[in-house]
Amino acid sequence: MERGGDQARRLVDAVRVRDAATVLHLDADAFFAAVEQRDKPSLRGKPVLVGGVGGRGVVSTASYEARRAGARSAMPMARARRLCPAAAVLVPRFAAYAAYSQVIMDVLRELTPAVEPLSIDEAFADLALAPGGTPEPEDAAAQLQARVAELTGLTVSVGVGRSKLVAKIASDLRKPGGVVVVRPEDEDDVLLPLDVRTVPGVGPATQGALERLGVRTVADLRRQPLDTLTMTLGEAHGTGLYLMSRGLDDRPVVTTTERKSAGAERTFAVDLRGRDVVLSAVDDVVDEALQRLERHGGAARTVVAKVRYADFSTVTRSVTFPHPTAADADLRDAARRAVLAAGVVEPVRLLGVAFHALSPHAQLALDLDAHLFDAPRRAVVGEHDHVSGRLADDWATVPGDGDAVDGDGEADDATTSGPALPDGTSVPGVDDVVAALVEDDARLVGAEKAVVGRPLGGSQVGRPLEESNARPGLDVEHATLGRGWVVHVRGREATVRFETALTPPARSRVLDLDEDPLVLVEPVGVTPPSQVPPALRDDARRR
DNA sequence: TCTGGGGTCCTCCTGCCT
DNA sequence: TCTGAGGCAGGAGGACCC
Repeated sequence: MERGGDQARRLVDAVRVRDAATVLHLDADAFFAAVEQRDKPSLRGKPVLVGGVGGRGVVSTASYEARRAGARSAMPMARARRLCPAAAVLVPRFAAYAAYSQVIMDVLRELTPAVEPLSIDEAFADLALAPGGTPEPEDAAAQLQARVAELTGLTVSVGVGRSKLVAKIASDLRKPGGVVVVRPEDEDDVLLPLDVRTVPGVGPATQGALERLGVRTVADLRRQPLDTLTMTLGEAHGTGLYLMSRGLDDRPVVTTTERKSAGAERTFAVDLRGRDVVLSAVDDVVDEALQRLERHGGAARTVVAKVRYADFSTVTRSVTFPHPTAADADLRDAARRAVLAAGVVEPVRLLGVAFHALSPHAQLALDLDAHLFDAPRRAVVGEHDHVSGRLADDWATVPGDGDAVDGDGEADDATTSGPALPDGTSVPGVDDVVAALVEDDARLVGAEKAVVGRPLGGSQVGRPLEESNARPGLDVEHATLGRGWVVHVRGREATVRFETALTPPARSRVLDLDEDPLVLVEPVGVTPPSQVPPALRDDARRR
């Protein structure tokens, strides 16, 4: 017990928390739904649900109007629809959200260069690193909200504290459109009464474990000895919560992060049955995953397959190469073998493929590999890959590895065609490549979400609207009626509203697609409210 | 009520090596 | 030659976040 006390004291002493509220957290309010309401004037003030529209979809974001009816994020869409039958149900348009996100992040960077995007709709910023000296938190928050509203028409909530923990909690206290600044001397008053669930990192499982200890609030959490928390929740999580309950969080605002994995997964409307059906579906998922991998170095060493069965149980299996590979055929083959290793006898509800141990310089490694080992690259399923005398034997015993070794010419081509990099031109230093990727990653944290979810099963932009590629909410264009969005399509009959952020709300129109063809188009981008004709502005319409 | 999809991080377990 | 301990790495699963 004494040792535990010493350890706790050392832990607390080691944390260096800043002495002023200079960490800012910005969170866009009901972001996806708010963007939809901006771009679709007929939906302003109405309940909107954005998410998966299929039978197994869930809500990504509910507008505040829909929340009043009980709809919530992560709720099955079918249930949200029952709670809020009047809601417009739309598929996500990630390209549109990415454009808005970019504007918001740029506004933050006008304030300070130290901006850490957390996701498409939230970010931390370090006010202490603002170029003109540390601004007053209230002034900075007000400036941000005004500028974001001016450029996007959206509202954001802002929290400021002396740590990420406090800033994040604060931004959530007065949503939507709130500003909460928590000064160090007020921290306990704010933190201690809060439900423990508001602490980042406490989800349903942790909450359950804490409840068994009688912990419901942050104050309860603070009374728990370090030993109790680490024994209950594990070393890292227990220690983290011990410190968080005391407001001790010295994580810095970091502007660059390195991506660790890239992948794709898909839940099927109807469970897949049969090896051939599943493998065919794996190929589609791999295609998506490879597209994402290409933007993050193009090479990976480990391929992880995830299979979720009809009963929702989930199994993962992985394949690890001796060195990173960028050869699509090898990665695809590894994914197929990992899925088969997981088993496809039971009906399959979800398939996922993720690439780990990403590398920007696979070809260099492969070239080296070819010299070191007089053998093509092979993958090891469920085996460790220590480079040792037994490695070659293991390779030879992997069931079904023939395709990866001999089935295509690509592996050999890759090892013999020299150290080409994705741009095919030169071989920069590894550090340069990594730095470029990291910078790109930070800049495009929003834009990269554009392919997530893949609402149309691949890019359908530029293609004619049909029943098969129609999803509610997508942007379309008509030769004379202009831009609008899809309400629904049945057979050759499409219901569309021809409106944009720059037009008045439109009634829906029914068109015969044979007589009035429509083309799927990219979102128009961010329209600042100042560009909207005065008579159409929201404030004018409310009068 | 019936559970998405993109990730990250952590823990536990196992196998290999010294 | 056998055995156990400790370090290390990888695989699998779970929890969490948005």
